[in-house]
Amino acid sequence: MQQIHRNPLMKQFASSGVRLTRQRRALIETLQGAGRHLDAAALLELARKRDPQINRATVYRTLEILKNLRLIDELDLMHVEGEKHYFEPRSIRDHCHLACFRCGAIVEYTSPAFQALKAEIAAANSFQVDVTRLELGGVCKQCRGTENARNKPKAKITKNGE
Amino acid sequence: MQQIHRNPLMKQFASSGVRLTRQRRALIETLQGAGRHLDAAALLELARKRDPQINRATVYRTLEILKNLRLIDELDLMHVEGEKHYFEPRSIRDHCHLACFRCGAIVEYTSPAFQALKAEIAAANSFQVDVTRLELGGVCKQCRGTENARNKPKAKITKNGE
DNA sequence: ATTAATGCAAAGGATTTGCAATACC
DNA sequence: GGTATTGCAAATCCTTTGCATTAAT
Repeated sequence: MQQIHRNPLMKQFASSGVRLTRQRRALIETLQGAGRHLDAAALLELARKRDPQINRATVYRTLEILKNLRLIDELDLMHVEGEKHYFEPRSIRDHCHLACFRCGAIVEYTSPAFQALKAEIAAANSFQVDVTRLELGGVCKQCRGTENARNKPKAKITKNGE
Repeated sequence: MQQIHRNPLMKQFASSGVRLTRQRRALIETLQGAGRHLDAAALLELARKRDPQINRATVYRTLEILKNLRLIDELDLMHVEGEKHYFEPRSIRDHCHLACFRCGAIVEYTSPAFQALKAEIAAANSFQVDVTRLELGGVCKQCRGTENARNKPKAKITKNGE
């Protein structure tokens, strides 16, 4: 009953030597399939739909492992929703996160100039860059356009902001 | 007994309409003079040397005001020292922070390419950028050069890393 | 069978809050 | 004098930990 790992996260995790438990599987699948940024509590809640038995402590312990394996990135998203941390599977190209202080939307953006800047920084400081985080806070396109959007409820999260 | 504000932070704070209390004065002077990144606890401790009466709640409330006035920036420094937040007075040019996971050193770096990237991001997304945070985690020059530096004590903070 | 991983419940650390007392303008 | 700000202590939120139990290899 060996499961096939189509899932890159799972595959890398499995080959790293740590045990692939039922709970870890559910957590990884959840992270991979979420399509949005999850904090520990949201990850727990979603993962419980796959495996109702998962405990909060396991979530934190698994996130720690995934971070150390460099399989996920940790974000703060400019704290638009409080002090919690968010997580997303690593992608090949780093992208930055634009967080709207008005409506809470998160927009992602990738640019070759960002990759170039990273290289410049690394070279100029003889620094080995392992993790990068570029976050910008401000006002998104929609909120700039719509004056009466000023008092919209927060907490709306989207991946493209359009 | 009106005090002259040579201090840019203080001046802007005073002209913003909020009351310039004894405690806020001490906190602002401390932030301005620290020469390193302070978290709330460190700021409280240092500020108490100027005014022993300051309370922790006042620290957090004052930091909140300074953030909203855009007079200070909040940093996480890749959590090399735990989950607390650090603060620094705003400078004209944004700079990025390089955090060494091995020794905990923080190196600052400014680049015209960073300013250009910010402009590109803002334009490409029609996003009004108010706050920027670029943090990179990895291994600093010293730690890369010195193999036996691997197990040095953490917590060394420096502004130039040289 | 061995050893790592889990669940639980309690502890920990950082930050926030309500409210009466105080100090600024 | 009127109102914003403070101090205090308790509360809250997020995260971590110790230890007995359970499950992966």
